Amino acid sequence: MSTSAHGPQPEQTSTLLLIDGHSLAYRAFYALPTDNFRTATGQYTNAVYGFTSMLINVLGAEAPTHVAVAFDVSRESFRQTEYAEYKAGRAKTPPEFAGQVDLVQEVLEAMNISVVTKDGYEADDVLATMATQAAEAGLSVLVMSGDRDCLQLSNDKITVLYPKKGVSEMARMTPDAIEDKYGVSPENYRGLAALVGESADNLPGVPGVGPKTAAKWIAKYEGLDGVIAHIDEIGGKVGESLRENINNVLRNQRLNKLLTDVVLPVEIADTERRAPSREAVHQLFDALEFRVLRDRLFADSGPDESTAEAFTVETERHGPDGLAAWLQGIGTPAGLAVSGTWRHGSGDIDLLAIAPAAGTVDADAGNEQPRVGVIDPSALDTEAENALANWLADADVPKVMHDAKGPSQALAARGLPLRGLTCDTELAAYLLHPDQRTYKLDDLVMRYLGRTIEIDESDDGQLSLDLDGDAAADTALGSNAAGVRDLAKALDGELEKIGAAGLLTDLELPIQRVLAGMETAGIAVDSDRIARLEDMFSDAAERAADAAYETIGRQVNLGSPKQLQVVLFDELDMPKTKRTKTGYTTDADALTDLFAKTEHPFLAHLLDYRDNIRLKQTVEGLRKAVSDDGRVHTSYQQTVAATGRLSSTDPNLQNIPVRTTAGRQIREVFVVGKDSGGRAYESLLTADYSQIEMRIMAHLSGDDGLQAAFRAGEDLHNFVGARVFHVDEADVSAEMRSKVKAMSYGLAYGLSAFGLSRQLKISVDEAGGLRDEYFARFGGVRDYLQDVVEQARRTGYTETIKGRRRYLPDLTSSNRQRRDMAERAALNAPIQGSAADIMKLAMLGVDEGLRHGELGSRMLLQVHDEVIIEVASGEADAVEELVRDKMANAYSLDVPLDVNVGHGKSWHEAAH
DNA sequence: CGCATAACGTA
DNA sequence: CGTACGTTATGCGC
Repeated sequence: MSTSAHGPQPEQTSTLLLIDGHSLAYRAFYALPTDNFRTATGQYTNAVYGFTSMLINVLGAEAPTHVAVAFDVSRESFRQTEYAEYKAGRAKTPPEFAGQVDLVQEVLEAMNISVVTKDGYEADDVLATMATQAAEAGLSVLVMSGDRDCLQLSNDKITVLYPKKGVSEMARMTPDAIEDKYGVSPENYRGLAALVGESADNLPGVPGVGPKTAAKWIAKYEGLDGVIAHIDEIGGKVGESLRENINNVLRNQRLNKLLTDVVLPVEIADTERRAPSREAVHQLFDALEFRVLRDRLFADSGPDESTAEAFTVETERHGPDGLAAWLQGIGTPAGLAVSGTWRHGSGDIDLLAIAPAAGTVDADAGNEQPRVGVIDPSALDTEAENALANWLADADVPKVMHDAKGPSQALAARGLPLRGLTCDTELAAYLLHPDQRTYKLDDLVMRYLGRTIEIDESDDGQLSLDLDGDAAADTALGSNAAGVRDLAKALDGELEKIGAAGLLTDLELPIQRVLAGMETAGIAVDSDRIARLEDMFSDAAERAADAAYETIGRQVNLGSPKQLQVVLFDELDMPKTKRTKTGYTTDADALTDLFAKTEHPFLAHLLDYRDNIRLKQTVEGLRKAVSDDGRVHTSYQQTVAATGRLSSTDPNLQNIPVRTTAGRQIREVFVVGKDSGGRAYESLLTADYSQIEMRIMAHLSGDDGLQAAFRAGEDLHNFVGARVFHVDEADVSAEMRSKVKAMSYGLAYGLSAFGLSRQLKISVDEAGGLRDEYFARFGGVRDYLQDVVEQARRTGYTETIKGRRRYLPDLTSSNRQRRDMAERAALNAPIQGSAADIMKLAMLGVDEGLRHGELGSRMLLQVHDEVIIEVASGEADAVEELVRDKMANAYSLDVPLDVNVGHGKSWHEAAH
């Protein structure tokens, strides 16, 4: 580390920071409101937050070289042995506090701070021992505790930090400060405390004697021993009281002495400060929703962070002259960054930055760090543009980018298709941690490289920088290119470590290209049909609303659950439904129940209104999403779903209604269209996997019965129903079938007997009996499900058939709700995620097959277990054969994969 | 205007 | 008190 004229001077002596973990967490708990500190999962975090905040503050302010945090390991210590009433009668720990100490310890672990405990002793004794040892070894010591007993430790080497108000202010209790505040020296503080007593510890002192009187006596007789020696000279009522309660005082004095000779499992040297574990902190702070704290931690503390350097890059503009030669000579993999705009599968670019691989030498300058080239494609002549196009399209020139799908579409729109992408740092980061909310480049560069990066993001996350040789824009874009180049290396290494490099290279990167093509293609819609449907649903909604108003004699906003609750539960006095956070639910299930009970027509009209207004909104959304080419171009999100599924936005085409006849009409507006040259396609083809998740369950569990069902090729739920209910398959009733169907799928979601009973409207006993019967016949399923959770708890993650991980740290949470949620996620993630893997493999096969067979048909949509293809004229049979083959053989399970295919002029028609 | 909530569509 | 998503309107608070 180099010395600098600026900033704090390096400490001449080492400083040990010692913290009483439980005491400070408890302080924080009462200093901050519980309500404002709750995660989405309901975990209270106010104590964790306050503790962590104080910790970060003190680390920044005091810059200690050694840090340790002590915790009480149990409620029993030698003090209870001596005085059974010690700390008795304390209020029970508030439930909101429970579990937060565990989280504090997780924070400390992530920050690489030593935690010290010792059975049979209190944290204060541990602190006192360590403080004394360290002071003897010549360190200066800070003891941070909310327990006033620690004040006795204060001396010229040891300072006590005592929390004042809130979590941000600390009093530095040096010997002078203690003298000022209490009128006694630190050595005499124990005596004062013994006289006064400590109600929190259930240690009564001398009634009538407060800190003032006690200090006066101690000063006069030079300590508590002197007070006791002259006990008969003290007059008045308080003197009487002292003599009556002298045994209290003597006991208090024995108990409030902190031990300095505890045998500890650590040496001072073991507590040397280490940099936080970047990964662990991110993961934990994400879970705790500590965004600001994370920024504070990484902004101003830690030996590692303080040296964080910005990417400083030198850029050079490449115009028409010499671009071709420069591209020829640069080292790879090169980092690419693009500024421009992109959405709906198209776009345009302003600038392109290319950061050659580090270590390659600039031909002209001989720089160790090669300069980043910045190119304005619109400023090139034909020859230079061709050189750029060839370089970008060359699959043998390795390139890395961040979130390449949009930029690649913008480049393609300009006639600059991109090939040779060996890493997309967003996809790589997603594979490493699929449940992060965002994967912004600057965050990842900070997280994996410990460096800052200049970023200029517009609200849609796209880089949009000034044109015309703005040097700042070039530098910003250039540092992005350099950042992504170096980040890719780090992420590739991390992926290798967990055996997931192939997932990036062979699955996510190629599927990104396929998705880019699907987005650009879009799907044709019948705009007239959209308009008619919108009117129809709108009219129906209006009629339903009027009818509803009629029944209650006034108008209300039927879209407002709050107003509906007034009508239903106050005015109509209906029985209360299930509680929500803010009142009583008015969801469709509850309204249907209410209607069965009351037969009030308002409910029927309200449900009718809901259905129609919702359909109207869906259609309206589609109408507004139609592009000039008469098609709807959705966006596929590849890094959102923690299981590995895709998601679809703007508009979401993965939740177009299908269950009701009215809803299915919406699928009729998605129709076969024309290509960009105006040539009509022949039809739409839909292909979907039948029961893929249950097949994966059969495969993963190895259950003989379930596998036999699929090999026999018969109706799964009928097969299962016959065995669960001990009847012939011909005698499985519709009711039995629907019960086992719900059971089967419920298992893959971690459904409880209670949940199953509620869904099927049967008793909990019956639901439990159903589950027992199920497991009696399909024991492999039960064993598998137990095993999945057990293994995930042990390793910390679940895995799909392709090795896609999902980390579930909450499996070991002390919070039951969080733990249960994590268990259900653990049950489902391998199943849902493996299905996603298989579908991605199938899409790659189909895409490759279409290109290899030089077919003009193209994939348009994916809806988790279904793909929709626009079939070029004369290709229907060939495409069907291809799709059946690629989907059925995408991955070899122990049971066959069954694929349904349909053709039609519309999505609805094709689904038949 | 941003945010949380309730509701509801899909696999 | 069943997983995974995205969108909408309402209503609150800044």
